[in-house]
Amino acid sequence: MDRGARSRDAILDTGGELMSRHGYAATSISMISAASGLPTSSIYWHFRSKDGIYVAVLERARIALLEALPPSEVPGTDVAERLDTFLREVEDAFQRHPRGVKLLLGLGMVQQDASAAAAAEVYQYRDALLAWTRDSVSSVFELRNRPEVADELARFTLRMASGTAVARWFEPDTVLDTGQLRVALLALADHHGVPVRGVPGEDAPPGHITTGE
Amino acid sequence: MDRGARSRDAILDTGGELMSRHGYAATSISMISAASGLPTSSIYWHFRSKDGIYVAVLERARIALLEALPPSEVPGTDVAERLDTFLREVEDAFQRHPRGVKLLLGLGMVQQDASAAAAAEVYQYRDALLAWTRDSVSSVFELRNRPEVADELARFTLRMASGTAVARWFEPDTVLDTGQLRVALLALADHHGVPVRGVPGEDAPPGHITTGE
DNA sequence: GTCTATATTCTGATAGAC
DNA sequence: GTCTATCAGAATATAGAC
Repeated sequence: MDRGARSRDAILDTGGELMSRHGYAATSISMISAASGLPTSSIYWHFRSKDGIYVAVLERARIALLEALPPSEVPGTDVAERLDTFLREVEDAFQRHPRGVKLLLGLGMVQQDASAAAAAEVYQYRDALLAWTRDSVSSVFELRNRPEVADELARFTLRMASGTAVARWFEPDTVLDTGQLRVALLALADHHGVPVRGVPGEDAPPGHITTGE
Repeated sequence: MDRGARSRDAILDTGGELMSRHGYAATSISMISAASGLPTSSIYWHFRSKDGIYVAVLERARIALLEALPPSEVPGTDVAERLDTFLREVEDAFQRHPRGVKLLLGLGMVQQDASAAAAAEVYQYRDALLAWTRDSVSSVFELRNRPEVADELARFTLRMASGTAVARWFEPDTVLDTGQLRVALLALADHHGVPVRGVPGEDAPPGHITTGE
């Protein structure tokens, strides 16, 4: 790898770290310059603007996460097995990509100020996450014929994940509670009449449990 | 109300609005000055620093929210009735105080940069919300003897709420789905062996439903 | 308490030699 | 591609008259 590419990577590493810690607005070019050892002019040569750095950082984070995500066709013979696999995948992705999530949430919050390119990146990131989650949930609960239920369960899952990311700002040891998520997803599936046989305690016959509403 | 107090309020109004929209770092004193019509020196006279504005804004938002929250002793004769009341209260608070929530999340995210005073305010805000939610949930499900379950259900509720706040950054029309929350809370309570009789469909006798784990 | 004017530092961004 | 040097403007914050 030539020096140019190495510098480019160093800028993205440092910039991503700083932006995820302090937010976009509070991260200055001079901070990135000081932390990476490269002069500001080099930074501007690689990326045309501060916004350009953010877009590149976010794009790299998105690609890294999506490449790390397993296929959304979840393996397993019954709902219980597939659900456990899915929950492990979600937990794993959540633990391994905290900076990406924080970058996404950080700019998501103030996207009205962001450039068109940055906003587009943010949406592409989020849409990809939603699509993966939806496909996975659909596979877990066999919802090919009920896309609206898959969508609801996916949004619920992402909401729990981002809510947990928020909780982590206040209590850094917080982890995604997959036990809670498991109970909640099963109850929601059941609530929509989705059969969840094979799950311990949920193998009730036709007159199944509904939780009101 | 004298002119000084009116100016002070105007600064808090404008500053709160701008900070919740753009975040703390991206909100400048000159923006607040321009939007409120008051010179920067007046702003500095009322609050000693930019940080002082943020602390005052957040303190006011916290007090307003806490005053608006109903008593955490939820009225109702059975779980179903109390739960519905509680969910309505949460939804209402969530709808009516979006700026407070955004301020809280906004600084929560970068609190390591924040002053001690600002960080203290952020934690006090969050702790008060958590305490109210915990007390309410405890009242709804009669969990006086099982505080750890009340804590878990409260954190779950707040995670759903903040996850929904995040979702709203991307899709502004998003509302807190109390239907989902109802199903999930009942399932979690049931999962912990908490009796949830009185709820349609959940009036199963002792050998009640467990969703595995 | 509010105003005008200003000090000082830092910002994003560029010029141009190498 | 990287460096030194620098620009124009905006940032936080203050001085001091009224």
